[in-house]
Amino acid sequence: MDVPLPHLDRPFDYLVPEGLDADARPGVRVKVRFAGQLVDGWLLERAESSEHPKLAYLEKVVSPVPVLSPEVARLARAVADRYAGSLADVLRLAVPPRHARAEKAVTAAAPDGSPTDGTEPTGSPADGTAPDGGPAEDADAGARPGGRAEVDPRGWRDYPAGPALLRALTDGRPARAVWSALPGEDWADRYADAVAATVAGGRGAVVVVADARDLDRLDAALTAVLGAGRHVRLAAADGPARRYRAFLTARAGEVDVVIGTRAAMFAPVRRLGLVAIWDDGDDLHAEPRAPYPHARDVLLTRAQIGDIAALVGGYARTAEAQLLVETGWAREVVADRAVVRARTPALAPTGDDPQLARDPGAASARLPSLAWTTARDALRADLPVLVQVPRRGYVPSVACADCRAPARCPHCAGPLALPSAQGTPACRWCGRVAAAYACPECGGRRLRASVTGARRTAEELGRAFPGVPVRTSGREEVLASVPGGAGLVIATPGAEPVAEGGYGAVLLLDSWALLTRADLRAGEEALRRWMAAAALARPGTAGGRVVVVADGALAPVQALLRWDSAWFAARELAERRELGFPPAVRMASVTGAAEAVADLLAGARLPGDAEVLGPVPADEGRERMLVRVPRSRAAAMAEALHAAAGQRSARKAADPVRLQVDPLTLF
DNA sequence: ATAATAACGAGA
DNA sequence: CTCGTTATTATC
Repeated sequence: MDVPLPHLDRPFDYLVPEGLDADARPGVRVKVRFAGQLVDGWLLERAESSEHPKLAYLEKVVSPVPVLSPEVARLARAVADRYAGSLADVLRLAVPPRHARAEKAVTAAAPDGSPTDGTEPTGSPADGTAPDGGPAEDADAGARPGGRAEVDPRGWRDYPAGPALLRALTDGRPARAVWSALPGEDWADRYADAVAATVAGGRGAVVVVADARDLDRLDAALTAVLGAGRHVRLAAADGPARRYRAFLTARAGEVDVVIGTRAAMFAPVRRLGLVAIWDDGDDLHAEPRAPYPHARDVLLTRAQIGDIAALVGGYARTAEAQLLVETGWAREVVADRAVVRARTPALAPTGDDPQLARDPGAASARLPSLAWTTARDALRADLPVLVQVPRRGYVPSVACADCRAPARCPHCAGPLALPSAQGTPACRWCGRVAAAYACPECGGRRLRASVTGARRTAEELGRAFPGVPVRTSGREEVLASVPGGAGLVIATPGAEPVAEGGYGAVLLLDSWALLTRADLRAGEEALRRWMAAAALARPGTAGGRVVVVADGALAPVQALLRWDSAWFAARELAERRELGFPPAVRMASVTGAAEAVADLLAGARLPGDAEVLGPVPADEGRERMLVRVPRSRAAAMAEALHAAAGQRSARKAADPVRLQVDPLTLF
């Protein structure tokens, strides 16, 4: 039933009129009369009998195309359960809105009218004429190692476990890998290799990237390796018609590979053998619509359910990926230290430059001298220089004025905030006032709000090198690549263009703003953004240099200098275990009007060891409570919250409450 | 949203 | 006890 009400989150039985018998296959969209009105729904399965005494008839089959495969239906149910949401909400994300014209075009090209049970590829003759493969009967044989296709591991040879990973993919084994890409690595080529290895074994793949620029890059790499017409791209940004068309093409089994942004994570692919995500720390992977699933988790759930291979890669490793490694769910694929050293640009912090590091807003045009000379040298050598400046608008947090350690609540370790310039700091989570705050690092008692990044610094840098072309890449206009000669490129994080031959110098400015964000992931996020930018520099042996304007003693800076995000992720995960933060525990946030939140939690039969934190004020007069349980109780917590939401919706409680499991931001 | 069903309370 | 009214709950 395509209604998002949590108390209606279950299947309903209907009679199938004879006229609809042929079209009423599992996976089709239907219309049924429900509570007196026509509503959309999904035909999940056909059954001989029903427990229900008086059944109504199906009104209509919207389209005979079974757009919901059994595999995706099962995945959607699992995702709904994990996120305390409704199946209908997940299906809205999983199956793109129908576009009648696109459907007509695709069905005309490859008619798929033959009824099937939906669990196996259709054996219709039309599929046999598809450009990419033989009849479905042969597909199963191809999926087994019998074919013995070998794929050249190419760049994967730089990672000791790389070639074995590709072999596993070709052999159809469910290998699970957490990959740390070397600096300068062409990640899109490596993903294309992994996909090609999977396809060589007769299986399909789904690859999810964060944004359109990464998608273009992967698209080009795949076309180079597989040739055109073997894959489709699925992205909401491509428009409803193209998106639905790509969806149908994949569903019909005309291609084995779907790449895309998070809209592709539920893509129907036959004989799926690999799910992959690049740069899983990018917050674009978090779906902003209920039930707010994260692409990484959806894909890993998919891998778990279907017993298929999974690849989680990035220049930097997230705490979530680290957890996969530490629990043994996935193997790490990393290069030897010697190879890392050889590929890494020369990395240096600017030491402690108080002018810029502490207060960029008030800084003079003067750059730290190391940053300035590094840029100058690269430009003289006719090499491009990348300057990374954070975007403005980060939520200021509170830190110790003496040692800059983030100020945390002594009771629950939540972040402290200053309600006014001269106010007493209070916790954003539990609301407790920390009147007598003393920094646990240095004992300091003074607090300061952190400053936001200043773009001006970079503009002044441009003026400091007259005659050098300056390009900017940011929110309004994102450059994909820049030519190799001398030039300044000023980019916000995530918008750094690739430079032909690599940058001679990369300057990471205003790290203070990145590091003191009011976010649990501030350190991880800073490292991720630095590594993504630094990875575009030439190796140190070819003159590539990176300068980070930050205190070299800070852990994320250390991790960057040593190019060791696995070390940082392990440290981060250990810290989150200690503080009781995700992914070490499972958390859920309950947001809404104060009474509504209290009402929901009062009705929730939470597991005994659940901790309830809060309330703390959220925006628009609403408030937020957090529920925390050990990972072993995650399913029980989600179930309890979903059921409690169901009770509320059943009695038509007016005030909406938003349930979020593992919300991206906790503060 | 709407219909059925249960619960409730006033008047016979 | 019964009827009429109102809360509750299920909706195939």
